[in-house]
Amino acid sequence: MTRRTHGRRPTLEDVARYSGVSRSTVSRVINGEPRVRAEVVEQVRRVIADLGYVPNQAARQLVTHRTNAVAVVAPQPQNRLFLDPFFDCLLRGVRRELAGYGAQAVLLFLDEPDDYTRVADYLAGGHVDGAVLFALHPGDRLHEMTDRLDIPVVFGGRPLLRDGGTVRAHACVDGDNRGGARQAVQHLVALGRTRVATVTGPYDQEHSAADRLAGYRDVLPDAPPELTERADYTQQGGADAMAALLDRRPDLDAVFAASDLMASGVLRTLRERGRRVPEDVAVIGFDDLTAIAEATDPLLTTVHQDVEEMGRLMARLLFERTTELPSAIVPTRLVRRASA
Amino acid sequence: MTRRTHGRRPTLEDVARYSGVSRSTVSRVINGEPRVRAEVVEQVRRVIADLGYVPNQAARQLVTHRTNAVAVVAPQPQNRLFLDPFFDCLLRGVRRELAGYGAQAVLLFLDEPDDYTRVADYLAGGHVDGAVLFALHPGDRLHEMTDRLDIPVVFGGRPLLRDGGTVRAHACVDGDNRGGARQAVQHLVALGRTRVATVTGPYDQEHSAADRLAGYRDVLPDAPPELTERADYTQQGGADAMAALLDRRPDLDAVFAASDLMASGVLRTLRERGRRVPEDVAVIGFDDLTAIAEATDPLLTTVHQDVEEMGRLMARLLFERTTELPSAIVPTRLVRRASA
DNA sequence: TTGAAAGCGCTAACAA
DNA sequence: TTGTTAGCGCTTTCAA
Repeated sequence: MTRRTHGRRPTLEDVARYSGVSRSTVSRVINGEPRVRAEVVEQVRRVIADLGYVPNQAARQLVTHRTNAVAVVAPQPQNRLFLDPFFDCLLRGVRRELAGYGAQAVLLFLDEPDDYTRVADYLAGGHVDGAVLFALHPGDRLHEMTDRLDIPVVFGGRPLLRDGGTVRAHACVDGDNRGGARQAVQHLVALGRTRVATVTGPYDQEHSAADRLAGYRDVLPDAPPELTERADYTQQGGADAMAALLDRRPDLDAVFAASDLMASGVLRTLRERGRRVPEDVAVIGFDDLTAIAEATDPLLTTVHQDVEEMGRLMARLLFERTTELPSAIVPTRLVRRASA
Repeated sequence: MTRRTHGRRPTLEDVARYSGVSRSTVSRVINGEPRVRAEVVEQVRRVIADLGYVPNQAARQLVTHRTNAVAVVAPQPQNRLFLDPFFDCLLRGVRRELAGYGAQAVLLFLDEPDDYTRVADYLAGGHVDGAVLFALHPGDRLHEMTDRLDIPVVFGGRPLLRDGGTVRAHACVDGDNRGGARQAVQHLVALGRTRVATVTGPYDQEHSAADRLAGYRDVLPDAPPELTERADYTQQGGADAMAALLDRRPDLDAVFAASDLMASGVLRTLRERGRRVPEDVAVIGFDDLTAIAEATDPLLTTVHQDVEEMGRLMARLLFERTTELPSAIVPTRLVRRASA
C-alpha cells in the first residue's frame, strides 16, 4: 500500500493523518519517547517507511536549537593541507568522536579572502552546534570572528592574535611541541652527539614550529645559528634544508627535524651525500606518522604524538564544557627506531 | 548606544522594534530588496550592527527551502584521499564555483559503515540545497541512498550499481579517461616503441582505472598480459609495479602509467635500475598535476585534465539543471614534456 | 497514553 | 513604500 502526498515532501502532519493519530504522537515516536503504546509505535513506523518521511531539520532546529552537526574549519592553502597526513589523522579523530555523539562533522575550508565572511556567516547562522578550528595562523582573522559566535569553539593549536591580544577563553588542544622537541634533542645529546643541527618548520607562521625550535634551544642554548635551517614542513623542504646544513657544517653529527615529512627529506639528502644514518649522522623526526616513519630507510626515530586522540579530544571538549577553561596539552614520547 | 535583548540572541523582531519599522521592512533590508527608503535602510542597518543581529538560518530555510549550502561527499579511506592531489584540485574547483553562487561547500566524509546512514540522513534532512558526490566505488551504497533524495545530485565519475542496474538520472562529470589513455599510448607507438607496458590503477574498484586500461587496449589489443601491471594509484605502488614489469620484461621500451603519482614511482624505479628516460624507456603519466609532472626528472609527459574545471563544472551542473541529463565528459590532451 | 494549541524566527502574499 | 497576516514543519507545554 503506497500513500501519496501530491508530490509534496511528506510532513509529520501527513504521517499523523495516515496513522490516525495526532502530530504530537508521531513526534514522540520519532524521538523515541517511551510513553507511546507499542501498537501505535508500530503503526506510525509503518506509515513513515511507507511515505518515505524524513523530518525537516530546519523546522526541528527552529524549536530545539540543535542541528547535530559540528563544523570543522581549516585552511586549504594551495597544495598544502590536503597533502598533510597530520591533518588527515586529526580530522579522522574528530570525526570518529563526533560520530559517537551522533553528530555529523562538516568540513569547511578557508582559501580565498571571500571565504572568511562566508564561513563566519555559516557558523553564525545556526547551521552547526559547535566548531573545531584547525591550524590557523597566528593573527588569522577567523580567530576574532569567532568571538561573536554563540556556539562553543575549540581550537587545535594555540590561538593567538597578531597584536598579542587574547581571544575569548575558547578551549584549545595542542601537542606538547616544546617538551617533545626537548626529549628528541636530549636523546641526541645522550647519544654523545656534539654538533646537533635542526631543520625547523615555518616558525614565523606556525606555533608548533616555533615551539619545537624553542625545545631545541632549551637543550642547546649555545648552539651556533648555522646549525639551524628553516624549512616548510614538506619533504622537499627538508631535503633542501639538509643540503644547506651540510654545505655549511660538513661536520655535523645529528639532526632534529621538526616533522617526519621533513625528516624523510633529510634522510634522502644524507643518502645522496653518502652519509650513513645513524653512524655518521643521527636523525630524529616529529609526529610519528607511521606511513612515513615506518617506511624510511633506516626506520625513523621520532617524537610520537597521538594525533587521532588529539582530534577526539577536541570533539569531546566541544560537548563537555564543564571546567572554565577546558584546554589540554597532549603529551608526547620518543619512539626509538633505527635512525638515532 | 548599545541595545539589549536580555541575553537572548536578537531576532528580526528585535531589530524591527528598535528601528521603529515592521518585520517585513527589516526582512526587505536584509534581503536587499529595492523598494525601501534609503534612510530606513540606513537606520535598520545601524540597529542590526548595533545588536549584532544574524538571521536565523533555520527559520529562513523553513520558508524559503534554501540553505545556501552544498554538500561535497567523498570517501576518506585510511591514508589515501587526503594525500591525493587530484582530489585537492577537484575540491578547490567545486568550492570556487560554489562561492560564485554565494553557496558554502560543506565537506562530508565517508569512512566507517555508520557514516553512511548519518550522511544520508544529513543530506535528506534539508541541511543542503544539493550534493556533489566524489570518487565513489562502483556499487557504493551511497549511490542508492541518493535515489530518494529530493535535492539535485552530481556525481564525479560515472555512477554504477554493483549489479549493473542504473541509478536515477543524476548528473555526472568525468574526464575522458579512455580517450586520454588512447592518446598517450598512440603517442608512444608513434615514437616507434614496440614493447609498451602499462601500470594500471585499481581497475576493479575505480572506473577511471578501468577506462584508462581500456584505452591502452584500444590501441594495443594484442599486447601480452605480462606488459600490464596493476597498482593502486600511489607513488610506491607505481615504483613496485615498474620493478615487477622490468623483472618480467627487461626489454620493454615504454610505459603508460595511469596516474602521475604512479608515473613518478615508475621513474624512480627506472632510475634505480639504470634505465635512461626517454632514451631506453619512454614514460607517460595521466592527470598533469603540475606539482608532480613538473617536478620529476625528466619532466613528465602526461595526459592533461583540467581538474579544477571539472570541479567547477560539477558545481555549475547543480544549479543549472536545464537539460534532462546534464552530464559531461571533459576532454583531455597530451602535454609533451621530456619523458616521452 | 494521547491531543490541542502555542510558538520557534522568518518570508511572502496581500492590503493599505 | 510599508504593514498585516498567514503560514513553513516541527516540539512542547498543558489538559484531558
